[in-house]
Amino acid sequence: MKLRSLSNLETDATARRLLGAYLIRKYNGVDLIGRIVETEAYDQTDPASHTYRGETKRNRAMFGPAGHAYIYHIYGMYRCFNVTSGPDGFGAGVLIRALEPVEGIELMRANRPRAKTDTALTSGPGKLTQALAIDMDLYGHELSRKPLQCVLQPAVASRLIKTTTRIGIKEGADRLRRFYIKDSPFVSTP
DNA sequence: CCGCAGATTGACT
DNA sequence: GTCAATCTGCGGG
Repeated sequence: MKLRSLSNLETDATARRLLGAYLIRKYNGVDLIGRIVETEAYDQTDPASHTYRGETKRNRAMFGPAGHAYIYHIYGMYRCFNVTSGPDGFGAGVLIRALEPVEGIELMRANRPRAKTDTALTSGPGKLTQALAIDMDLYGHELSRKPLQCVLQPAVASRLIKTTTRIGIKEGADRLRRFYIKDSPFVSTP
């Protein structure tokens, strides 16, 4: 299944579909690979979304086609990474909240010197962008190519997916748009 | 284990 | 000027 096909799915379905996918970051000649274990859905119908009040310079990637990188600065020092979703013109994206480290762990540790354990390497949206060195220069990048690729895997069974409210928002806080793989030790919070 | 203060800056109102 | 889809270190239990 190709990443572009995400444009046919609703945002929640995309967020579920991205669970289990591999994120592959080529950095300094090394493949940093993580398996997506936690996601959140955001789209223009949702007051919690950056796209709720229309297109701006910051959010324009989410109004483009599916399968691109939407990256933004948060709290002055972190970045969050999203996979854009939905058809062209519809502002939607899926926040990648946590990964299971698969390959390149040594370099991830070097990228995240403050992480005390390997579970702290990628168990949060700001953590994983540090570990994989995802910066603003990748804004809008098409995720079917290097140096940052998202490779879908067979869909994770629904009974293995836990659905909850999202983290760190005020508006739309009651909506069940956070998804994670049950029993994964690498999620940000169970 | 838990709770909380502080860090730090781009983008929007 | 305000505030944010966060993380870390520190103090207490």
